[in-house]
Amino acid sequence: MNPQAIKVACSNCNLRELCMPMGLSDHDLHRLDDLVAVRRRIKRGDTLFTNGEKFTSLYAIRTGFFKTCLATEDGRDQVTGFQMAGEIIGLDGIVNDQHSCDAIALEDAEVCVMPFDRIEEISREITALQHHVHKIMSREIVREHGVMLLLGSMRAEERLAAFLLNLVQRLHARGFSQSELVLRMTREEIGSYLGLKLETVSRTFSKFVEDGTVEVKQRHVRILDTESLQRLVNNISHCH
Amino acid sequence: MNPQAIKVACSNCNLRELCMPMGLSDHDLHRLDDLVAVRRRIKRGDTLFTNGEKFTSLYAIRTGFFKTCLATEDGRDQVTGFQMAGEIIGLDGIVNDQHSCDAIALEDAEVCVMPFDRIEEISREITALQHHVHKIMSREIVREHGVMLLLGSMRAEERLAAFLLNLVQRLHARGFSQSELVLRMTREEIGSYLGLKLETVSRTFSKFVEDGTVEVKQRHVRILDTESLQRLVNNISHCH
DNA sequence: CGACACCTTGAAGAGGTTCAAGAAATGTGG
DNA sequence: CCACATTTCTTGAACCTCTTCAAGGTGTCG
Repeated sequence: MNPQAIKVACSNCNLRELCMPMGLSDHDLHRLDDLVAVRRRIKRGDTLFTNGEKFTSLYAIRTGFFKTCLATEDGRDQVTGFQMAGEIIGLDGIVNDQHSCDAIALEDAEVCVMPFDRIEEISREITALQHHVHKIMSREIVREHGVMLLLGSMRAEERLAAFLLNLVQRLHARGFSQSELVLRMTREEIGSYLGLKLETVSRTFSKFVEDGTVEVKQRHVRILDTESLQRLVNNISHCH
Repeated sequence: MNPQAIKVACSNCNLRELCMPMGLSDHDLHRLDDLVAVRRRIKRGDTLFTNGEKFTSLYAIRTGFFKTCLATEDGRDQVTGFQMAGEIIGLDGIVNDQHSCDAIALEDAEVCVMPFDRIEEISREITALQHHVHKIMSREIVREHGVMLLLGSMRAEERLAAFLLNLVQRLHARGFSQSELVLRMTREEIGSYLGLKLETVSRTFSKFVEDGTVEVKQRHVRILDTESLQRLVNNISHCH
């Protein structure tokens, strides 16, 4: 058992509204505290779980930032997502009782460990939790549909614009700026997620800077013209 | 209510092992019969559900073949999957209580309509069903990871090879040939799924034919050299 | 049998990749 | 706290894959 494990409660967690169902009675709320076995700290660069590892739990991210990636033996590598505080990670492991991707912390992080058999158990009692779990999985499916659209039909500029808007929107929902963000991942990781090479990501950033759409200083990005990015994503130029 | 609706039972359905949990008691098995409200027939070209439509049910495909696709207002279009008998469709609708893509029958089809509130209700009683639903959703998430890998890191030949192998494998699991298949979709639909233009799909088929890897007569495909396709997917040429 | 949808193939062009070199930032150990 | 190694990022030039545009062929269905 992890020595850094800490026993905690969801019922007074400030991220509750992000990862837990709303509108529960006090009784149900305290029942939810049994969901989280422990918390776990993960250092930057370390893995929360890896491909092939036995699946036991879902993880609610309390602090920090993760990437999930698929690395095949033949050298292909695909970042399948970036996850931040309040998001649930580990859903890939349910189907085969083992994880099918790696989850790597891009900065020091802390997660709530929720044993899946306990989730299923409490779900049978609290229908709001049951439905919430279903929604979380459905949301991930829909998110991935969006990524497929991006990878299947967008050009480099459109992909990066969609990526930036998505990131800043999620950060904004967590109380951060609507226009400024610090990237926690490298150009190469962005490229892997977007199906581009790191050079293309870099060049596209430079193009946005030339156009006056964003300011970029390394990983610090300030969006100057959100609408312009939105137009790219919405494919305005191609309209008839 | 659909006039073609038919009241039916899962307990003696020959597709049960594909869409239902295994190893249930007789009692539980008959409880599952309540899952399916009705069956519904969909003609080739018709939609099972469309983007924006209220979500009520999941659908188990009994016969026929579907595509799901995302069509945005700005003219982008992405096929997100092809579904065949025994597969479950409609999971995208759970998160927002409305569907976020279109499901279109590529041949005359019949589906079992399973109202989702009933699924949740029975899931609370039969833990095997509960777990099964979770697995189905997780499987879809993992499948989409694979598509992201394909779209993000494979070249045209590799994509088409992966596509053919996946199709033939799923058909084989349903008792069809390991080497022969009839495509139910157009080159354009294949292209949309694979992030390629229809001309590229056509050219890549022609290349496979030249190489003696497959025989193609319109939509009839015979795989002559499975290993060759497998090598493409496994990226053997790029190995160090 | 004719209209229509679907498929194939060629030639030219665009977008992204690859390879390479150098600059900037970051981390490490003394 | 500084020097050095390492990682990360940027930019240029040549190349390659896939796309676009175009034309003709094939198959299908009323």
